[in-house]
Amino acid sequence: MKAEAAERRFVRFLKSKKQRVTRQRLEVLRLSWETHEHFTAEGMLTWARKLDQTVSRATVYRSLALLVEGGFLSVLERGKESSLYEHSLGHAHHDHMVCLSCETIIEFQCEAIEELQRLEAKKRSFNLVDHSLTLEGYCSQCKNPAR
Amino acid sequence: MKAEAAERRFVRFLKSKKQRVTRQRLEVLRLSWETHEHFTAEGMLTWARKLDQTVSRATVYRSLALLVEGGFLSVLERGKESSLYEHSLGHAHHDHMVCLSCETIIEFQCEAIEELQRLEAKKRSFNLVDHSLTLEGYCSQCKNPAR
DNA sequence: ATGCCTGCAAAAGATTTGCACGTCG
DNA sequence: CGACGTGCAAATCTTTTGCAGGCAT
Repeated sequence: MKAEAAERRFVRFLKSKKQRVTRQRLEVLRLSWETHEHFTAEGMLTWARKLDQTVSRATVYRSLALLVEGGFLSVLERGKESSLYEHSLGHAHHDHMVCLSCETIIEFQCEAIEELQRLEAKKRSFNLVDHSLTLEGYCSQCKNPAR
Repeated sequence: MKAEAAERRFVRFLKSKKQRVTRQRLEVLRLSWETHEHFTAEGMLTWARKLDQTVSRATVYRSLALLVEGGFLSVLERGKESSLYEHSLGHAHHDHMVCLSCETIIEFQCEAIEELQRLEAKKRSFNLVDHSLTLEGYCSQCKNPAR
C-alpha cells in the first residue's frame, strides 16, 4: 500500500474510533512508511524529533500502539529487547528467522504453515486472530553451531 | 521425565559446565517439576521462599536461566509481560494458543508445521536451533469476535 | 583454600501513566 | 467551547548487575 493510501485509511480509522487526527500521529505513520526496515519505538522517536523537536516519547509509543491496533504496523516482540515494528498493510504476511549471532532478520512466507495453523485452531474451536512465528538459529553467514 | 531423573541430569549438566550444585539451584529445579502449569519467575520466588525464607530473586532468575540453557525448562516470552516457564525435558515439544480474553493457554503439537519450518530454514541455509509459535485469538469459552 | 554463588539493593531498560496545558472538531 | 491528545517527568515492572561475604569442591 502506498503511503497516501495508508494515510487516508488511517484518518478513516481514527474517525471511526472517534479519535483525533493529529500532526504527531500522521507523522509517525508517514515515517513508518519511509523505511522498509524494522524499527524500534526509540528509533521512531529519533526520526520524529528531526522533524519536530518536541515530539515526546510517550506520544510515539501511544501512536505506535494505535497503528498496530489498526493493522497498519505489525510488531515483532523480542523478549526483553525492545519491540520491532514494520508497516504491514499491503505487505504479504510473513514470519521471521532471527540469527542468534548477528541478529539479522530473514523474512519468509509459507502458506502451508498458515493453513495448518488455521486447521489446528479450528480443531480446538479457537478463534484465531493472529499468530507469531519466529525461528531462531544461525544464518548462512554465521553458521555457528555453538551456542 | 521423572523429577529424580531430571535432578540427576541437572547435576551432571552443572558438573559438565564446572558449575556448582547448590541447594537453591536444586530447589528451583524440584519446584519447577512440582507443577504442570506454566509459572513465572516471581511465582517461583514465592514458592521457593515458602521453603527457604532467604532465597533471593536474583538467584531464582539466575537458576531459571541455567535450567533453560540446559533444556530443562522452556520459556514462553510474552512481550512486556513476564515470561512463563514450564519443565520441558520428556515433554513432547508443543506450541501455544493464547486466549486474548481469559489468558488461557492451550498447548498443541503439529509435526507437519515443524517439518515445514525445518524445510523453510533449510531453503535459506539457516541453521535452525529453536522456534516459537504462538497463536493469538479467543478460546471456545470466550469466543469473542470483537477486538 | 579459592573461586563460584548467593543475597541484597541498586541499576537498567522499555514502556506506561498522571497531570496541566494545548488543540482538534 | 469541551473533550481528547500531548509533553514532561515520574512511576512501573521485569530482569540484571555489583559487591561483600558464604559455601561447594
